[in-house]
Amino acid sequence: MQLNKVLVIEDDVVLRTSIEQTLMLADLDPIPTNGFTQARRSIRSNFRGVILSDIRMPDHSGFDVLDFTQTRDPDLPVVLLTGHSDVPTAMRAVREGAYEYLEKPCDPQRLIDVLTRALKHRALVLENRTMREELGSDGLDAGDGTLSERLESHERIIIEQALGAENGRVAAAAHRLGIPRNTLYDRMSKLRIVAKSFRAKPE
Amino acid sequence: MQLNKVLVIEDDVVLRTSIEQTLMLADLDPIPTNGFTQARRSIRSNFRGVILSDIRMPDHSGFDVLDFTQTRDPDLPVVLLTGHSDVPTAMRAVREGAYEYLEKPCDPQRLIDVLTRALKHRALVLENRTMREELGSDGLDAGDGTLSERLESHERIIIEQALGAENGRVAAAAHRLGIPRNTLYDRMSKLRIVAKSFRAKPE
DNA sequence: TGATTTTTTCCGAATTTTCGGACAAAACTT
DNA sequence: AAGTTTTGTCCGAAAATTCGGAAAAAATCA
Repeated sequence: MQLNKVLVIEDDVVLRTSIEQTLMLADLDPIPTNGFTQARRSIRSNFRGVILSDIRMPDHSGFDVLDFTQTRDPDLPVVLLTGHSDVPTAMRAVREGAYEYLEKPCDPQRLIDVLTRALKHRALVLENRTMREELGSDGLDAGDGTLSERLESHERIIIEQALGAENGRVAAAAHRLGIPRNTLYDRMSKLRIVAKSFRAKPE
Repeated sequence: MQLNKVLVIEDDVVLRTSIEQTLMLADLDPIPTNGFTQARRSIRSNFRGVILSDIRMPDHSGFDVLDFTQTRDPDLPVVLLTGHSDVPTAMRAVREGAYEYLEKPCDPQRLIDVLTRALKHRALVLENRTMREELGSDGLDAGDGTLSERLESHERIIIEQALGAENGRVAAAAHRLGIPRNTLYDRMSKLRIVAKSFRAKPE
């Protein structure tokens, strides 16, 4: 899962195409836009990339981009391009959630480095989300809950999985899990699992 | 799961204590060391924090720290402190895997911002790993192994995670898991888990 | 329907786990 | 160096789990 999209928001055509060139040379995939309005529709929680935005633009500022992005996905990295005079502003932006800022004009290599890191971060966040979904309610990563509670919820998942795979037949599920039928019944009763609900009903 | 440890590697006592102050004011948890040799033992794949290292030091350079860290855990962020003249060097370091570099002397707020982001990244990586382990490469169909085997391996992960979070302190980990100390010892002995290997100090 | 198989519940008894108490050893504090 | 806290081990009784056997209940089949 290697992300490489960069939503570029920059009103200056010259700078924008220059950035495009730089990114493409580094195997990144720039999506050029001339401002917030044009970029807006691409900014969504499942965007598989990061945002690179100028901070000072005619119609909207980089802060607008940042604020909007936060509402759509607080974990979507926004890298801001800033003039030398705006550095304090940019640092404030970082504290408000921007991923990083870069002084304009910036070293192409530096641009690549920062964006690459941001993309890596983004990839982690997205992978994390899908894994969390797969684990469903299990989500035992936060670290809360008793050991036995956490083990029980995991045991429930394993058993339900086995029952599902065997169409709700307890004996077969027990065999699959390598335990006697009776034991599985014991566990199921403790975990309040009913086999019936795993059988496909002809209806 | 909020990480806040920062392994500080800096030979200059004045600068080091100054950094310590700054970090503590920002609710971070600095672990001060005077050089690579002293820091080395803390650098391991389950280190729940990030590294902040000076790049130019008497005995070893920041590159030594970086290289060593890469061997122990390529996803352990290393932030380098560099003098103005060494910026090109630092950028090379970034391309070789350093998380970020900071020009010395750097704005305290900037230091905090960068470290905070690095910690967030680290937290993601660690969370990701435990989830990956829990899913056992892929979550849906793989269902081999006895119920008890699968539960045991999961229990092992939970316990090791708790021990890691508590720096190998069994009593604290037990408390976190909501079980008596002795019980955790029982489980650990059954699962052949040794607390020592989760402490930053030993060896 | 009656025979046959499968599911489910109910019993214990053997085994395992839990968990408090006690204590020596190690680590930390002053 | 004495005192305090923490760690790791051992013991033993209470509690929970495992699991075979048995049999009622339900589903399936002929």
